Formats: sequence, C-alpha cells, structure tokens
Amino acid sequence: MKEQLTDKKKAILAAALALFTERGFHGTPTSLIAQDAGVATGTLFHYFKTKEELIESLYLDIKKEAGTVLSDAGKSQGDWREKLVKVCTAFAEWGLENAQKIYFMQQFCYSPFISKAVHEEGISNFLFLIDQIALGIKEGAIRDYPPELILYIVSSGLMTAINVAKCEKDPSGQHRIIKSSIDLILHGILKE
Amino acid sequence: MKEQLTDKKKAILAAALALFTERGFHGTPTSLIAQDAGVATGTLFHYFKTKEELIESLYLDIKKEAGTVLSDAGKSQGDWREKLVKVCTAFAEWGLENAQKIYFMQQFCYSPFISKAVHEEGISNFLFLIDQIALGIKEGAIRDYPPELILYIVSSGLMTAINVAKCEKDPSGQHRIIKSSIDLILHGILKE
Amino acid sequence: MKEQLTDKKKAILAAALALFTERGFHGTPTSLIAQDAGVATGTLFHYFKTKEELIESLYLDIKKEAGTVLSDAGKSQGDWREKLVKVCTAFAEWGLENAQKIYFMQQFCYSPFISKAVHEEGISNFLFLIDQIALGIKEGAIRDYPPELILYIVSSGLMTAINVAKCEKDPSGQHRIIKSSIDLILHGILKE
Amino acid sequence: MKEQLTDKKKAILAAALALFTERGFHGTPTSLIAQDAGVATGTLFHYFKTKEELIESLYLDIKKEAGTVLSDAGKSQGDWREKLVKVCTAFAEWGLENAQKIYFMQQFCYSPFISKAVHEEGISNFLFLIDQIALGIKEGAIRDYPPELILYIVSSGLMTAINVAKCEKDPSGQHRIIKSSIDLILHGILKE
DNA sequence: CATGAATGAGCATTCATTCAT
DNA sequence: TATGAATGAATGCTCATTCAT
Repeated sequence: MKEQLTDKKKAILAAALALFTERGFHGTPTSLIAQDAGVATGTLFHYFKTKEELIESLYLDIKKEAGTVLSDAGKSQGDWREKLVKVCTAFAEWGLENAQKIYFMQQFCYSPFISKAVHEEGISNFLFLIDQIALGIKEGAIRDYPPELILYIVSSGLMTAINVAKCEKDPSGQHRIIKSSIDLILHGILKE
Repeated sequence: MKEQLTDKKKAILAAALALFTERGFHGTPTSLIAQDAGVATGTLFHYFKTKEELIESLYLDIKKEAGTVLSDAGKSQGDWREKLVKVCTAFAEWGLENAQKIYFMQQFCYSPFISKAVHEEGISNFLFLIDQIALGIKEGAIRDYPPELILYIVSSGLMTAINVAKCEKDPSGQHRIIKSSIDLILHGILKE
Repeated sequence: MKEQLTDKKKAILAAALALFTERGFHGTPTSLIAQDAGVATGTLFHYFKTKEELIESLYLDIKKEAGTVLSDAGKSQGDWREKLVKVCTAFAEWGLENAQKIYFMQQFCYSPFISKAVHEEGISNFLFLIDQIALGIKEGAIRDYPPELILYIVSSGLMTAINVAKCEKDPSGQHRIIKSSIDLILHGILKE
Repeated sequence: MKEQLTDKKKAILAAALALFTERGFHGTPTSLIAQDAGVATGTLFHYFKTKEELIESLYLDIKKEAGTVLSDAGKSQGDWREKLVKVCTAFAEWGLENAQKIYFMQQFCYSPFISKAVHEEGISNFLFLIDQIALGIKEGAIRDYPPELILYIVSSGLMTAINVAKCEKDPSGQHRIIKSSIDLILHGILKE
C-alpha cells in the first residue's frame, strides 16, 4: 500500500533523471516525465510541488548517493595514497556506472535557476572530505594548500576523467583512463 | 553605416552574454536580449537566424578569445615549467577578468541543446595545446599520459580554480588561489 | 454518531462561507474548504455531490435564515410605517452582524454559474413580503407601484446601506447610517 | 495602420464583454476571447498583460462611459427634480441599451479578485455627483443625509430598476418600470 | 536594414472529482 | 462513513519566430 506510493515517486524520479539527461531541464516537459513514469500529470505535482522541486529533489538524492559511495570508500585501511586512490576510484567507478547521474549533476551545477541553499545542502555530503584532507596535510602526506581548494580541484579532475572515460567504448579502456587520471591528480596533491 | 550594424551586433552579443550569465539560456527571452541591446526583436533575428545560433556564435567568439590568450602566452620563452605556468596563469587571469565568459562557457558546456559540431569547433582553438603537451611528453618534461586527457584535466582544474578564486573578494587573495592551483595542477603533470 | 456527521457538514459549510467570502467561489478550491473544515476532500463530496451543490446549499441556508429574520420582524404590531421600519431594521441589523452572509449573497447573486431554479427557490423566502406590500398599497399606505418592483428596490437599498455602514468602524456610526438609509428608502415608498 | 491595431484591441474588449457577461470571468478562457475576437491568444496578451488587466481595463472603460452619460445629462437645465430625473433617466436608458455593460459591472463589483485601487479609480467618474447632491442639500431641495449615502442608494436603486426592467419584453413596459422606479427613488431623497 | 505587432504551439500548474481501502 | 492518493482535462501565459511596413 505504502509501497505503491513510494513506487510512483520512484518512477517519477527515474523517468525525470533519464529525460533530463537526454533533453535537459527545459527540454523536458513535466507531462513527458509523468507519461514515462506511467502516472498522471497531477500525480507528479502531488509528489513535487513544482518542477523545480523535482529537480532539486533529484539532485539531493544523487548527491547523497555519491556521498555514501565516498564515505564508504573512505573507511578503507592503508596509507594516505592507498586511501585516496580507493576513494577516487570508488567515485569514478560509480560515476562510470551512473553516467546519467554524473551528467545530471553537471547540468545542475551550472544551472542558474537553482538556489544557493540547495547547492550548499548538496555539498554538505562532501564536507567530511575536507576534514580528511586537512588531516592529510597535518600528517605531512598531502601538500599544504587550502583543503577546500584541493577538494574542488580533485573533484573536477575526477568528473573530467569520467567524462573522458565515457567516450571509450570498452570497459578496459575506460578503467585505464580512470587509473591514469587518478594517478595524475593524486600526484599533484601528494608530497614526494 | 557599416559601423552601426556592427555596433548593433556587438550590442546584442554583449546583452546576451550578460543575460545568459545571470539568467541562463532558457531564462532569457530573445525579446529581453533585444531590449537590453537597444534594438527591436526583429533586428536580433536579422543578425542571428535563431536563438541557438546566437548562443553558438557567442560561444565560438569566447572560445576564440580564450584560444588567443593561450596561444599568445604559449609563445613565451623558458623551460617547460615556466612555459606552462605562463599559459595557465594567462588563462586564469583572463578568466578572472572575464567571469561572465567563463560562466557562460560552463553553462554551455553541459547544455544538451548544443550540437556536437559546435563543441568540436570550439575545441579546435585549443588543439595546438595537445601538440605542445605531446611534445613535452616526448621531451621527457611531462608525464606520459594521453595528451588529450592531460589537457582536459588541466582545463577543468583551471576552471575550478577560477570559480574558487572568484569567491574571494580581494584581488591578492584571488591571485594566491590561482597560483596555488596552478602549482598543484602542474605538479600533477610535470615529471619530478 | 449522527451528530458527528452533522458537525462535519456544518464545519464544511462554515469553512466554505468564510473562504468564499474572502476569496470568491473560483478562488476557493474544494480541497482548501475541506482542509479548513478539518475533513478529507472525499468527505466534502460525500455531503455535497459537487462544489456547485455546496454553494447552492449555502445560499439556500442563508436565504432561509434571512427570510426567518424578516418574517419574525413582520409579526410585530403597529401601523405600516412602524412595521416597515421594524422589518427593514431587523434585516439590516442581521446583515451587519452577518457580513459574510451578505457578501456571499451578493457574490452569488451576480454569478452566472448559478441556475435560475436556485435563484427562484431562494427568493421564495421573501414572497410573503410581496403580499404584504400589495396589502399596504390596497390600504393606501404604500404608493401604488408594482409590489415586486418595490421589494427589489427596497432590498437593494438595504443591501447598499449595509455595505456603506460596514465601512464605519464604530457601531453607533453604523446604526446611524442604517437608520438614515431606512428613513430615506421608506420615504420613497410610503405615501406622504 | 494604427487603426488596425486599435481594432484588434477593440475586438478583444468587445469579445471579452460579451463572453464575461454570458459565462462569467472564470467561465471564460482567454483562448475563447481571442478566438471570438479573431486574434491569436498571444495577441490578447500583447494588449493586456494578464486576464485580470483585461477585466480591469474593460471595467474602467465602462465606468468612464457611464460617467460621461451622467455628466452630459447633468448639464441640463431646470429645477432639482427635473435635473435629477434627467440624470437618472439617462443612466437607466443607457443601462437598458447596454445591458451587458451593466451586468458586467455588477459581476465585477462583487468579485473579490479585483483590487481596491481599481474600484476607486472606477468610482472617480462619479464623484462629481456627490458635489451636486451636497449642493442640492444646501439649497434645501434634497433631504439632509450624507451625500455619499444618497449616491449609493440611488445608484443601487437604478441598477435594480434596470435589472427588473430588462425582464420585460416590450420597450414600453421597460420604460414604465424605469419611470416608476425613478419616481420612487427620487421621492425618497427629495424634500416634499 | 530596422521595426515591433502578430502568431500559436507549448508548458507548468490547478482542481473538481473518483474510488480503493 | 471517512479518507486522501490519483486522475487528466482545462487554462493562463510565454516566447521564438515571422513579416508587412
């Protein structure tokens, strides 16, 4: 009973993700989302007050998922390099397998019709990484730059790596690119 | 007389850049662009067949400008590191001073309503950098990864650096961030 | 149990009256009425088959109440003038104390989405006044015009008086206006 | 050239008046107004920013027309009674011939979705009557009550008279009712 | 070249009403 | 009875584009 309702919401979010990725926010009418999700237009607006709220909701969900991937990977053992490689690899692999989500986030990121508040809420899932980086600096493993700057540069590097990797057809080629990129990126921030 | 026409075209492009940056492509009606540019709506469509063509034209202009900045900086003397620092610094400084153009390019980059062809044409301004990077690898100065991958990662890193720097109010803080970022990025790609 | 149902119906009617008065028929969604009444939307439609039926029901209730006020006042003793003053005063005072009901009736009156039948049913509560007026004419107290015309003009005069009086803040000012108006109106219809 | 544009605006206003009268504000889609006026929907919104603005514009036009009718009639010669009869008759006759406009004003008057400002602007066309009434009181012709109250009661009486008269089929019947009503109303406000 | 009135397809959103529980 | 999720037709309004002047 309650499951069915959740199912509709899920269906709407799934359809929205697919369509936004293919056609962009403005190229995707809410009516089409509803249709693809197999619900009435009214139903979409029952779960999300506006189209914008749907987009934000989707964004927050994805950010949370990405945050979980990272924090799980961050629990691994090993020295700083090993740990960072694990975290970066986990994120990149997730990104490769969830190409739509990555693409959605990029679209969203530079969309001027999203409020600052939502951006900040989305970033909150990654704040723990800043602490980690700060720790790495203190321990002398990571080069001494503002942790936030490091986080952003690493993130954008990974995103770019995922984009480039996606252009490869075979998975081995993709992984090679990811590996190279992580090597390159980490070489930039790690001492020695 | 020919001057006046060019002036109108320029006015349209300038108004469009400002508005797209503030409000996004879809949040900016062509009528508003025309109004801000001080011309009639019909005039806009006289110079640009469609809204999309206007956006693409703007994009190509900006890419060309950025390309010029880079290629000018690339002509400088010095070893690889010095050269790369110059090129990166030139781009970042240009980006800081042309925040709207950077923002426009980012929006544009992930907009699904832009054709591949235009993206490729835009990138053409940067292809000489790939050759340079390949040369640097051959000469043993740059670490051996696919030159294109290096280019993209460096670019995204710089873009991110510009974004972060723009959050700072005082220029000295901005330049410090840019310097740190370039140091960080180049440390990743340069051997030792 | 039967009490509870009646309570819900009453709650719906009360909420509807308040909302229609503030926001108009079309500005008031049934869902909002239900919410304000503390019931589910489905419940509203259990008691009233359609929104229109709810409006008509409300109208008829109010007309009946107004009719009762008038007929009670009409039972008073005295000559024609005294009697008419009593009836008019009773109506006006009721209107002042039931501003929402007056306002609702005025809205309703000119709403083209109400059927003639309902209008006529509503008027039925006032038909006895026509007979009274006819009697007054026959007895030579009231000037000789079509009784229905007299009724309508007196009614609209009173409604207007109530509207004007409602603009006054203090009750004494309101009563003065009512008194003046009734004097004015009755002077028009009474002989000498 | 300029005539044609004006014609479209006129056509929209005319179509709107007819439709609003028949079907009410909310029962009349803007698309239907445009269709009946023989223009595109976009054209309607070219001339009137919103549906509400169209309605208000129509209201103000009608009020102005009514004001002109009254002020023209007010310029006639004669004693107070003759003058008042002329003014009232002129208004009532205009109302009979412009039944839709009267009906529209009544709808509008009690519509809660109209701003106070517009109501006041509409009333401004009638303010000169208040001065006239005040003068009549000072000269001892009109009974001593607040001039505004007198104006409102007379107005509503005339409106009612028009409504009643409209129910008659033959014009002579209509005029008889108007005449009776004016007699009745003026008897109320004139001394002796 | 320049204008801006006119177009009409397209879209987000609302809301009366139904019905399975 | 009571609920409220689900429905989908209906509507106000936008905006890229055209074209007569």
